[in-house]
This record gives sequence, structure tokens and C-alpha cells, in this order.
Amino acid sequence: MKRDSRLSGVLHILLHMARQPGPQTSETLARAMETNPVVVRRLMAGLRERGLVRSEKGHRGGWIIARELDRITLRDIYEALGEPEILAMGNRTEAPGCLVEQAVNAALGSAFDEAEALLLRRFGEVTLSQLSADVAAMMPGAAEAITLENAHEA
Amino acid sequence: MKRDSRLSGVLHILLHMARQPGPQTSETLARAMETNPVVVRRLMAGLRERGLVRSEKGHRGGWIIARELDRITLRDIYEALGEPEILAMGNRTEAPGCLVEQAVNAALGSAFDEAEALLLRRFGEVTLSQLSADVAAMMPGAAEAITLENAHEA
DNA sequence: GCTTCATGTAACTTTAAATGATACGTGAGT
DNA sequence: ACTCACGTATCATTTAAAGTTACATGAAGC
Repeated sequence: MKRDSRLSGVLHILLHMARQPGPQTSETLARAMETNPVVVRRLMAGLRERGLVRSEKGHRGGWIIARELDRITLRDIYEALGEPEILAMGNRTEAPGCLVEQAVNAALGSAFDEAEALLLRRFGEVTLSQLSADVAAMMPGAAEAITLENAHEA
Repeated sequence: MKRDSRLSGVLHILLHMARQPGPQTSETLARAMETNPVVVRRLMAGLRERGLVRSEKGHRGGWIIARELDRITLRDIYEALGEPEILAMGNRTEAPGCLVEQAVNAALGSAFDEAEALLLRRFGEVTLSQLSADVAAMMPGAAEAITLENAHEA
């Protein structure tokens, strides 16, 4: 399959949203991402169901973040996306009859599980507000503006 | 893409080889794996280049393991396969102009790198002889036979 | 030497999943 | 009513692994 960039993509969207006060349309967000509005809606659908964002139809509609940035972790977002596969590798057969393959599955499986667990743990430790601060720190000469913006988001 | 099961597959092949003294043909190995001989050769090609296995053509030809089992780690095998992608997830763009995306890449990237490093570390700690012993331990009532076999492999 | 066996590879097909695009329905403002 | 924007189904595109076919090469046995 293609490399999965949904988490990366939706984070990009959310951080753009965090830098603007009002609702933003899929159209606008899609342009910033150089993609299609439908892709944006698809990514956001899961987040809406989890209550992380809200959407409004019609004039002046669009997407807004519906929870404090410091109460949204990457793990929340990952789960809202439907917990996509983390590893590109896996066992050939899930429930093999062959004992050799069972041994291979057991050995690889535990290593795989550890790596997945580590990544999920890291995801749980990172909040959107931290990422937003990272972005602000990278903005040359815009420090005050960012601070003002963040004031009524957190 | 499909889930990558090359490491799982080639381990299965190697452990089957470890349980038989002489060379084994791609044909035989493919039957044990329920796949095609060409797939077996493709998997083994990289291992041959690294000197982990040898192949002989013609009558009584086939594949043999060319290094002591306790000197072959999963990491060696992973590298011989061409170091396939470990993570199914990745950043949307590698060198983005957008600062927001750069911040996302930095945050996700370090988490991704940690998980990959952990998995590779685990791979480096597991040898084929350990896996072979695991298989032996799972064989009911064949303990002596396995022990004899292992005697002239390690 | 000739045949057979087995690897070595190239080329093509199939499969699976994300991404991209089009079309149309629904509901909220104006 | 009309327009804006989301909601969603459907189809096309892309990417890479896995499976298949075909044929060349080289070694062993006769």
C-alpha cells in the first residue's frame, strides 16, 4: 500500500486551525495542504465523532477545534483516525498450523508489540498545545502575535 | 500496499532449513510456505549476497545456511532483505516549506525514529539458534531428535 | 555430449490500501 | 430561492508486495 500519512496530515490541519480564530472550511484547509476538500472531510470525520472538532454547514460554516489544545494528545487523534496500522511489517499468517511459523510469529510478534506500544506511549505524551508552541517558536518575529492568539485558545 | 511479510517469510524458510541437514530446493521450501519457488528465490537472493546462505544449481542443489545459527541475528536478515520499511505511517512530505508541517514532521519523526530503533535493537538481540530452540521446545516428544540435529548445526 | 534438475531474473498480473477526484444529497444562512 | 459548506458514496490513481510465467544459465548424472 501507499505510506499512510493520515496522522501527519490531520495534525497539519489541526495546527493550521489552531492559528486562526474562526471556523475554517475544508476548501481553505485543503489548499494549505495541497489536497482535496473531500480528503480533509474524510480525515476530520473521525475526530468529529470523538468530539475533538465540530463542523457547521452553510454560510460561515467550517471546522473548529472543540476541546482545549492541551487536552488533545496525538494518541487521541490517532484513535480518532481509527487506529491505523503502525507497522508496515507483520506475520505472514495469523494462526498458522506449522509449529515453525508459530515460533516465528511469537518472536516477531513480541518485538512488534513492543515497538507499537512505545510509539503509542509517545503519542500519549504529546499534546496539540505543545506542537502549537513548537510552531510558534519557529516563527521568526511573530512571537507576540502567536502569544496573543494562544491566549484565547488555551 | 500489502502488509510486508518478507521477514516473517524468510525466517520461516530458514528455520525449516535449519531442521534438515542437506540442501533444500526452492520448490520444497515453497511447498512448506504454500507459495511459489520464485518468491523463495527472491527472498533468499539478498541473504546469499550477504553470505548468510549459499545456493547450488543442478542435481542435489538447493539452499543451505552458510553461517552458524548463533551468529545470525534477525537484524542481519532484515538488512539482507534490503531494510524494508518498518513503519506503515510516515510524514506527508519530507522537506516541506510550511513551518507548521515542519513542526509536525519533527515531532512525529522523533517518535517514529525511536520506535524503529527499538525494533532494530530487538532484532539485533535475537539469533536464529534461539528461534530454532524455541521451535524445538514446541515439538512434543521430539526433543532428543532435535537435540541431535542441533548438535551439528551449532 | 545430452538430458535433467535447480537456480537467476525479467516481465507481467494480482492484491491491498491510501490518496485523489467527481457527483450528488443535506442543512444552514442570507 | 439561492448559495455555501459539509456528508458521503463511488470510482480512479498510485504504490508496493506477492504471485505467476517464461526463459536463460550452470551443474550433475547418464
